[in-house]
Formats: sequence, structure tokens, C-alpha cells
Amino acid sequence: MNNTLTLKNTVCLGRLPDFSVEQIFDCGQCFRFNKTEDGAYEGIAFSHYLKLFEKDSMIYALSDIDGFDIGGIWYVFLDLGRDYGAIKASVCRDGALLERAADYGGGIRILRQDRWEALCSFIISQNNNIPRIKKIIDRLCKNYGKSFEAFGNTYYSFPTPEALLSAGEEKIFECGTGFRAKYIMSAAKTVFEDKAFFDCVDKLPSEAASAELEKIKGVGPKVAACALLFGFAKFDCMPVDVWMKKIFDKYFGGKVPDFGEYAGLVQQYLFYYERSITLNEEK
DNA sequence: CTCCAGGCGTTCC
DNA sequence: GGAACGCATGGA
Repeated sequence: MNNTLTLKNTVCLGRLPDFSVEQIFDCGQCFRFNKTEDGAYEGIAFSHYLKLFEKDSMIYALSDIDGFDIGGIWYVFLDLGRDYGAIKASVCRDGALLERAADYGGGIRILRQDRWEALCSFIISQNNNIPRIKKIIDRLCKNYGKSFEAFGNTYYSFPTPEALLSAGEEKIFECGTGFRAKYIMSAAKTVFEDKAFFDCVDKLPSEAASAELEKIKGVGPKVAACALLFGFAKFDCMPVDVWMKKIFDKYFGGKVPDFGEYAGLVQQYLFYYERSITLNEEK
């Protein structure tokens, strides 16, 4: 990458409270961002390139498009308009686990991802691990996404439902999706045939929205919750999987607590906290 | 070799 | 209603 170009196009976002680039992109909520050699994170969202890094407690960004001002695509994507400090103060009062988890992952923001990408990505995530999920999505994008140039490099957008439908189930299977290929096709078909599908889902309260998504073959409560949290910013949706059930069993006596309005965010703090501890123990 | 990974559909009782 | 099982794949 051209260094002069990088410096010239980098914008400083200032000191962002409750904002950690590493935590945001390393907490398992998105699959198209990776750490660079120089410790930044870069990736593709909404068919554009974005790179973020921290220096002297300041956040810097590089993109092939503007959008960091109020209402811009990165402003929305990074959820810059939300006061996470206030949310943390209002939800984490158990004095123990939740407090520690929110403190540990306090820089997490729930990214407002593309709705189709979120749904499709978490269909792929089922019975799968994060490195392999990333590889599969990368293949889908390279094969069926639209290419574009940014800073002298070629990147690929996430494929549209139409592009995947045109490719056909066999080709999607060949990207390593396995038994999920038919699920991806059914989701693509639903979204392609009903242009208002996501807008309808968005208008529904979370429980009804989940039921609507679960009509798609291969979408269960977990995939629906992830899609609604990360694609629709429905913060009360809590993606409870086998992993989280173990945590609830360990700390809450097996029952899944009701974390209320911000259950999804609280769950993400817990997920990141417990997972990081486990990963560190393995090292 | 077996086991597991941010699950879900099917089949059985 | 819920427990058991298969599913594609690759890394540990």
C-alpha cells in the first residue's frame, strides 16, 4: 500500500469513548475484517473498504468513501451515535460476572452490518468455527461478489442474493458451505422474491421478527438472533448457543437470565470475556 | 484416529 | 414436547 496515500486519506475520529478497534472486530460478530501487520483492522462492508487503528488513544480511519459524519455509512456501521457508557451503567449491576465482562469488553460496539450479509453469514456459522466461516465467506465474495478497486488493490463485495441464486446450489456448495448450501439458497430465494422482506422484519418486535426469519429453511433461533442483533440493531435479541448455555449453567445455575432491552450487547460482553479466558488458558 | 466448531432439520418416542 | 442423530469440512 502507498504510504503517502494512506496518510493523506486517513481521518482522525478523535477519542471515542467505549470504543476498542480490536474488541469490535475480534469479538466474533463479523467475518470480513482482519488484523493487519501493523496492528490495524481492515475489511469490507457495504461494498467499501474500511481500515481502523488506534494511536495515542485516538481512533483513525481510512476508507475509499466518506461517511463518518452523522448518518454516514461508517457512522451507522460503527454505531457511533449510541452512548455505550450509559448502557453499561444501566445494565451491569450484578457486581460480579457482568461487571467484569462489561469492563473487559467495554470497547465492543454492535456493528450495524448489512442485513443480508448478517443473515447469510450466520447461516454459514452454524456448527462451524470462526476461521473456517471466514474462509467460506471469502470464497463466496471472491467468486460471486462484485469486485472494486481501492488504494490500488482489488476487493470484493458480499454477493447479492441474486448472484448466489444465479450461481446455483452446486456452486455454492463448492465454496465449502457443505450442508448449509441449501439453507443459503432458501434464504436468498426468500429475500430475492420479496423485496420488502427485510423491511417487514425490521418493523416487527424482536420475537415476531425472529419467527419471520425462522420461516427460512436453515434459520433457527440462534441464527435469527444473530441476524437481528448484528443486521437490524435489535439489541434485545440474545444469541444463546451451546457456548452461552455453558456460561449460564456455570454462573446462573443453568437458567438463561433475562437481560432486558440490551440483552444482545450484554450477551456479547459475556461471550467475548469467557471466550478470551478460555483461549488464553489454551495458550 | 476422534473430537469439535457462535445449529438446525428430521426422526423417533 | 424433547432427546438422539446426521450433516460437510478442516483443524486440533
